[in-house]
Amino acid sequence: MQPMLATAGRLPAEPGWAYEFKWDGVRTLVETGGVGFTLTSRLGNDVTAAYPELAGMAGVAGPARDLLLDGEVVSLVDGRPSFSALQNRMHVRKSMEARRLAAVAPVTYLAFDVLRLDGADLTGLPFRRRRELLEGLGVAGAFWTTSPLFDDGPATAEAARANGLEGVVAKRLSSVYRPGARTTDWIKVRFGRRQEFVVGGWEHGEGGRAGGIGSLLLGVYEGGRLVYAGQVGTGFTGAGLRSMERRLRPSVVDRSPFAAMPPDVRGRPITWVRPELVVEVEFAEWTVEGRLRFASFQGIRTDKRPEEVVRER
DNA sequence: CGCCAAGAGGTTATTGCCGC
DNA sequence: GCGGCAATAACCTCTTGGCG
Repeated sequence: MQPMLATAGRLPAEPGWAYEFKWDGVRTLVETGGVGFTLTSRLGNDVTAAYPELAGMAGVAGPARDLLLDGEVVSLVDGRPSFSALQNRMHVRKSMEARRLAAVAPVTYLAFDVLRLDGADLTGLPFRRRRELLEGLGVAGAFWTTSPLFDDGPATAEAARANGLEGVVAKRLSSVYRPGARTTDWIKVRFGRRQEFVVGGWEHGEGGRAGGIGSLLLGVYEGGRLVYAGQVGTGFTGAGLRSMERRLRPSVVDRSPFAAMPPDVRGRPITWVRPELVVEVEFAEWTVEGRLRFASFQGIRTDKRPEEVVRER
């Protein structure tokens, strides 16, 4: 079964919704009972081998009880989910290596829905009822727990922000579970970070973007040098991308304006420009390499000089 | 060791269908 | 015929693992 997906949006104002923290991890279904114990990724791949510390969930609601849970695998660092830390775990399939990593940096499973119980398909029940059944199971152990649910949206968002979480998910209490569907019964509200960056060039596009811009190369100033900060290739409209190219064309130069470029910037051709254009970009977080994760173009800033653009926080 | 594919996440654009 | 919704396709970033 494929998990139900949320659409991005704003916090609902009307009654009839409940709110959860948005966990920055990987969506995972847990199946126990007659079929044994299986962890399945969003796209239906078996990821049981990656997280041996979760095998203890096999008896979570009683020995060999038939159960299908929906939830998120997260890697907690200082009590906060860290996607970077999880990336060291989620591709490992060799059992020795997985066990070694599980001992050093265990993951946590946060259950937020129950889809099957003792052979009965629960997806047709309203979320309110499924949540009652989930809470009745008492999912709580060394490496697993039940994701808390709240009824005050703004307060949940405030608490999430205060604890450095990435957002909130609102769920309509009357909604049924629709496997694989992206529905407006679940709405995710992300606290994107945003700041300005200087455009230092662009990578050439492919496919539908052939001959034009694929993504913009971004930088910030540190000690008078333009330091590479990653790329942004989404958030544009088609027309916006073409007007961006017209705007950058007059600034094209032969040499990179960046003080240094990481060696692994992909092999696609790059056109460099003088660092004159400032753009606003929304993103999830800085990676350990000091680059942007999930960057999305928001607009051109004409009210800020390039030299003023520095890395914020 | 370098390159490429896969898989996690995201986005916009396009197309097809339904109801009015 | 048109607008809205849903599904699909095609882009993007970043990391790991496998292969030659």
